[in-house]
Order: sequence, then C-alpha cells, then structure tokens
Amino acid sequence: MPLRVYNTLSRKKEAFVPLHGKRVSMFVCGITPQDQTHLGHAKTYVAFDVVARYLRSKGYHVFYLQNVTDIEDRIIAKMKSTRRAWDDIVAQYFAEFRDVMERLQCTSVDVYAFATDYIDEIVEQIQGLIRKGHAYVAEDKSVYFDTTTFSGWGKLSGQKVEELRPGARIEIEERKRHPADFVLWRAQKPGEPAWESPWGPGRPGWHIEDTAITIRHFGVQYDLHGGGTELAFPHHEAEIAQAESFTGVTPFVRYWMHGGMVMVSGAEMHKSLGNFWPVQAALERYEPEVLRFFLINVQYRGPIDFAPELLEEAKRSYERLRETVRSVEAERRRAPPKGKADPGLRDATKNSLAAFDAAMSDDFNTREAIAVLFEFARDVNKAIESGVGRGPLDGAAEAFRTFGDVLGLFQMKPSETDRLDGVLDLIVGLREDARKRKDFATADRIRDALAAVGIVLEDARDGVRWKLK
RNA sequence: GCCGGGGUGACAGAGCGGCUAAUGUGACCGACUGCAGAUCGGUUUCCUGGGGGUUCGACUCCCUCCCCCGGCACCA
Repeated sequence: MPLRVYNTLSRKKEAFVPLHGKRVSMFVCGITPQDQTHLGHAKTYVAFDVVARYLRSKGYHVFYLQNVTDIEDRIIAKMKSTRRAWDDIVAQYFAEFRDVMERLQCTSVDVYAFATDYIDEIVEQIQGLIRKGHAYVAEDKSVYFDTTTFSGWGKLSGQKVEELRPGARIEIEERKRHPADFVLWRAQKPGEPAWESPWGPGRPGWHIEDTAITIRHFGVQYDLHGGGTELAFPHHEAEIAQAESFTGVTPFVRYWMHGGMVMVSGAEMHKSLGNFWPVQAALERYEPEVLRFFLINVQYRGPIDFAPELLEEAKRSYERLRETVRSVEAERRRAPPKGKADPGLRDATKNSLAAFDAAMSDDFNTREAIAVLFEFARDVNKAIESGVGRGPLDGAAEAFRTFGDVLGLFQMKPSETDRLDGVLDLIVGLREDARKRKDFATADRIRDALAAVGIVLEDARDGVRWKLK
C-alpha cells in the first residue's frame, strides 16, 4: 500500500514521496536533559521509532537524526539549584534517557546531535540571517530573529500574528522589537556557560540548534520532521522562519508530524502539576514491552489520558498476543513436518500481513495494526488447536517476527529461556508421571511451588507449557 | 479571543457515504481440563455530544451550538 502521512502543514493526509528516491531524512525534536524522562517523552519517541522502523521495513533508507538541547534555561536553572556543572547534569540525564530508550526498544535513531557541538553552524546561520536583514543585535548583545521579515510566519500552526495574545503564558522580553521575535543568540550573564561569537560570549537560542543541525546533516531541505504537538508553535514555526529565511528554499521540511500528549486525568503531564510520571517509575511495575504496547495502542496523533489501570489493561491485552507468539514458537518445534491439512493458516497469515501493512501505511495507524494482530492471533490459536503442520506455523512465526520488528514488540529473550528449558523439562516430566498416577496432590504441589517462584505451568491438550510470570 | 485536535458501547479505542460499529479489557454462559490457566465458541453495548442541512441513505460530508484537551511567543 502506498504510504500516506498526515502533514501538519497541509492538515491532510498526503502521499509520502521523499525528496531523493528511497532515502529519507528524518529529524525529531529531542530532549533537554535536565530531569527524568517521563511518559510523555516515551510516547513521542516510541511513536517516531515506529515510524522509522516501518519506513525501513518498506525499503526506505532512513537517516534518523535527533537533537539534544544540552544548553538551555532549564539546565542553567538546574545548575544553580544543584551547584553542579551544566555538562555534568546533561551527561547524567542523557545517560538515563538512553537507558530508558533502550529498554523501550527505541533503537532506530542514527545520530544524537548535541547543540553545543554545532556552535560554528549556529553562528554561521545567525550571521547569515543578520546579513539578510532577518535578525538584529539587541542592546545586551543578544541576537533576535525579526519575525516581521518572514511572510510565512504562522503557516504551520495557522496562527495570525495579530490574533495571538502576547505574554499569555510567558513574560515578553523587553529587548524584543516585536513580541513574536525570538532569540537566536543569548548574551552571557554572570556565572553562565558561554561560547565565543561575533557578538560576544553567549549561547544559542532554543530554536536555532535544530536548523543548524539539520542543514549540516541533511542540507537545505529534508523529508520528515517530528515532535510533540506542543512544539508546533512557536518552536517549529521558528525553525521554518530561520531556515527558509536563511536558505531561501521552501519548504524547509516536506512533512511535519506531531504526536499527541500524555494527559493525566485530563491535564497535560507536567512536573509543575505534580502529575509527572517518570518512565523509570512505570518500568518498576511494568515490563518495557507492556509500556511500549500501551503507548502505541492509540493512533500517534491522539492523546493518551494516563491512568495506572490502563497500563494494567494493556498488560493483559499484550499478554494475549505474546501468549500466541510463544505457542507458535513452541508448536513449530514439536509439530510434525506434515501435520493435518492446513485449516487456512497460510491464507490468514497472508491476509494479516496485507492488512497490517494497509493499517500502517495509513498514517502509521498502530491501533488498527494491533487489531489485525489480535485477529491473526485468534486464527493462529485455532490452527494450533486443529493440529496444523510445521509449514504454516513457520509462516505464522515469520509474520509475527515481521510485526514485532516494525512495532518493536515480541522481542524474546532466548538465552534466559534456554537455560531453564532442560530443568523444567525434567520437573514437568516428573509432574506428568504423578498426574498419570492420579497423584494430583503431588502434581499440584509441583505446580504451586513453581508458581511461587514465578513459573506458571499450563496443561494444554497436547502437552504442558510453562512461562515466566 | 484566535489557532489546532477531539467528543463512539461498562472501560479503552479504530473505521467507513449503505454490510450485525473493528479490536482489546471487563462481566456472564458454554466447550476443553482431575482442578487451574491458556485457548476456542457464544452472550453482553442496536449506538457514535445537541440541533439543523445535503443525500434514496450520515457515525462518516456541510452549517451551527455545547463540552474537553493542546498552543498563544524557552514543554516530548
């Protein structure tokens, strides 16, 4: 199926056509490492991880770039409150972020680009913008972008400058000529980290790093830019203004994608609201795959109103799928090469692969794709009950691997399982002997004892299965 | 106020101008089982915020109103 992507720029789903054949340049706004990674971050990065994975599965060569804002107001605030070095804070929280990402199987990023590694490009862009009359140096030697010189201001978010309420939430800096103007270079204040520039020591503004980084890696125009929906205005608007003013090339980005927020009982998750859920805390109670499943169990553009009960539900749902994946793997090992006639598993597999692709190609509709998995699971379970042979089972297993690779799910841990295999075969065998003797007391004792250490036995029609709880 | 996204069964959450509104969770019944679990089958919601319009036909398109969420100038 041809891929269609909802483009914030046009507010429509559009056919996805990269600039250069099968090469896709993809950029997603990354974090400011100054506090714990929370579920909101996780939702965004899991969503775009799936985007990259799906594109790759379709044969695109994706270069996925993510920035890291390693110098910014909040880092400086943290620096002051903790009396730690800014780069020390960044190192700590970025390491934690990477750890969380890895556990959530967000493995598709090619390069994490740190803002402070691009000071040269940033300075060059700011100089260019000043030269072209799009930026001005303020009294304190900070540099601001002059939004009145950019006619496209507001085209991404549909905002009209005159309709906005200046200072609705954040105080306007008095040095600006226009409330919409934004800082490109912030002059150093005493005690703050700074880099040299033609305007004196200072640090980059928040928006400029992204255009400096992407122009360096991708050139003046690229395919896909993602981020949380709250970034569309003003952040992404500012990126467009900078890049298009600097290069004269329009559009800077062809497809803008924005993901929905994680809410907590109706309010945006935010540290200041006290409803902040660090991913670490969620991972103490739930497996990473369960959390990942939970996060992609909605269309990425929609919000998730988070509640612990919903994670509980996700766990039960996901377990159903994983259970089927497990039994396929177990069955194909013991099924005879020629089992009974295929009750239609090959067809079901083929149809599910097609339906999955159709769902994903419709703006990465993971919820729809997961619905396909559940239907497929039912077909597979039925086929297993009817004693299907190894061939169709191999096909089904292969399909689950395809689904799992795209969604980042069903990553089994064979080593751990293999180690227990032999031991459990023995124990299960002894219990089977007891059951044959109708010595259910012993059989139940074995099962209960294993359950107590987290190993669950299930007596299926064709043998005993065990799994780790 | 302006911009953007939404309002679907007990809950979560898709879809589509017409097929019993997908899928999951929950609940209940049945099959299988020594029991349990898993699995399978069935039942459970005849309804898509209110009103109007277009249409042979609207949850789906248009208008309007109400409500919720996000953004409004350093939040993923």
